[in-house]
Amino acid sequence: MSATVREAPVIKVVPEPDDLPEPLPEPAVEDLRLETVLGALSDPLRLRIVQKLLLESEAFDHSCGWFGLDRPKSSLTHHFKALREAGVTRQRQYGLERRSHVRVADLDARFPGLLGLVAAWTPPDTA
Amino acid sequence: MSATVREAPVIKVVPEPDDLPEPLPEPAVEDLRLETVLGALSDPLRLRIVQKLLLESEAFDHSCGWFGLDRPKSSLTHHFKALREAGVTRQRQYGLERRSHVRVADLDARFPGLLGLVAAWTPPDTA
DNA sequence: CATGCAGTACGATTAAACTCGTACATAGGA
DNA sequence: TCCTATGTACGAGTTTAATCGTACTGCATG
Repeated sequence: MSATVREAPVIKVVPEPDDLPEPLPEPAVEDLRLETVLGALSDPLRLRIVQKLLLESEAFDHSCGWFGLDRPKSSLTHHFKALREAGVTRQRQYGLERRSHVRVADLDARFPGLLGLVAAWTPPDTA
Repeated sequence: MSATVREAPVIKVVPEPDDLPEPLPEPAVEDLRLETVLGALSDPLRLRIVQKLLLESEAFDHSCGWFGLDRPKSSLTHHFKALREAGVTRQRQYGLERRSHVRVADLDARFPGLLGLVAAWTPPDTA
């Protein structure tokens, strides 16, 4: 049954070195709004993106193509931007690529437990 | 500052007697979807409704007027219906009134920690 | 039985979001 | 230098949601 509650997964907190490109514009920690974050996470595709980042990401950020999402490029730009502007992810420009990671520390500080729910999410059949 | 994280509030679980009217149509526990619930909670007015139910409700359900929301009646109907259809609240018909309460046990079982975030939410200045 | 009250149902308007095609910008390699 | 790969910007079409006026239902009370 799909209603089973998974065990709490381990979410890695990736420390940030100092010599990284500046992040793209994003809300400050103290400006994060629960309703905005929930709105950003209320889309299955974006939930998928965040969950994959939480569960499968390495020590470095991940570019848009890493996710293997079968959508036009402009659609992906739209959703990654929505996540960043809501404060869920941070994006940095590495040459041509724009790489993302989840703002785990910030979100845990403001909305403890939220990322656990995302990590435990079961995607719908049609995704 | 508004970024302060509140202490975890106590959320009462209201037991349900047996002799109540049938609930209005709602999704079963196992059909609750995180993305749908988050979507329902991504609206400030609805977040306000749920939070007030969590923090201030008595042992009985509460009718629409109890919330003191300054909106047209038809708007309130819309939002209460949205919450119910997402599975956040349960509504029962008591004669003329339709009373609501949060499905605390169901939501805690499927999305542990979520209601704590709602209870700790700080409403925006303009509300 | 008429009035008031709680709330729904319906429909129109407006605003926002999703989706995606196309054109464009840039870095790196042959 | 030209080509390719990554990804953005812009704009249009479509869909979804919010807002709210109006009309309506049903109970309760005088």
